[in-house]
Amino acid sequence: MNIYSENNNIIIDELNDFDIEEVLECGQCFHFTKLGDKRYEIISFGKYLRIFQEPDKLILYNTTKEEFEGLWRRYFDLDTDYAHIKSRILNLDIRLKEAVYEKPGIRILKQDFFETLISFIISQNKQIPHIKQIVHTISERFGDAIILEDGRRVYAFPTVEQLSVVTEEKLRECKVGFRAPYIKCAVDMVASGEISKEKLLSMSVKEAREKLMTIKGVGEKVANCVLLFGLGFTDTFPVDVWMKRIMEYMYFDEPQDKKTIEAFAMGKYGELAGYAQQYLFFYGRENGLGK
DNA sequence: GACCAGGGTAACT
DNA sequence: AGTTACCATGGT
Repeated sequence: MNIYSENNNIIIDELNDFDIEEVLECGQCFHFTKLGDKRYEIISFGKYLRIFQEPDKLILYNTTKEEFEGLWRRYFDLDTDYAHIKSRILNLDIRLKEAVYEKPGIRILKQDFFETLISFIISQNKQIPHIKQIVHTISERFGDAIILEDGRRVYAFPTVEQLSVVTEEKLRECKVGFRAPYIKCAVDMVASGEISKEKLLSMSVKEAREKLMTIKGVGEKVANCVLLFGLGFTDTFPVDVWMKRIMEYMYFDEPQDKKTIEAFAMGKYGELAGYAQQYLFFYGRENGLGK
């Protein structure tokens, strides 16, 4: 990895194991828009980023060295050695070879905790395009505007304070349906300090999961997604219907409980479970495994 | 433990 | 165009 500034852009070349399309389209992130082939805009932590990946380099437009170092470097998980992770996963189970090789550029993004929590509460019972639509609507209505150089406005995901004054009624108008009271509960618990990123990070993964599940509307799966994408606990294995199908197809000849699958995966992949899950999810989903 | 509601779009016929 | 599938969670 070689990083330098050119005009107002940050350029990264000799970057391995990174594909912007795979990173964004693998189901972990909802607040981005595709502009073209390998061309995206992302809004995270109150900042806007336009990004383009050419065959030999990644371009982050209008980004200072400070912003890159202070935000995007960590967000894209650029300092984690994915070649090493992949080789360790394949040592645990060579049958993941196809999944890992088909999507070799996946990264687990380090996203904002609060946005991740609310986004994955919204995600239940919904498909990715709809989740994205709702996250955009909520941002537009309740979040800060970011004014771009061409005058266009985009919107940051609202802060805890901004969402804490939004009624269930107003949330329902964003099409969240029966999840409105769940979102309210999560916002209130974060606003009061009952739930916080700092507290959760000081706990074991098991304690943090249990704590998250005290929020109404947060069950095992949503909690695991928040742990993995919003808190950086990579030793967790979210199981939704897709993962259930994929795992049953790969490892079992008959249907299994999600609980059983999760326990099996944790035993097999251990601290690498979160990474393994992401390779499997994207691969299995695109290939319609087990359908 | 099994079953169903709830919401609105995506993805199928 | 109409129908079915999607989806996790909580409540029964």
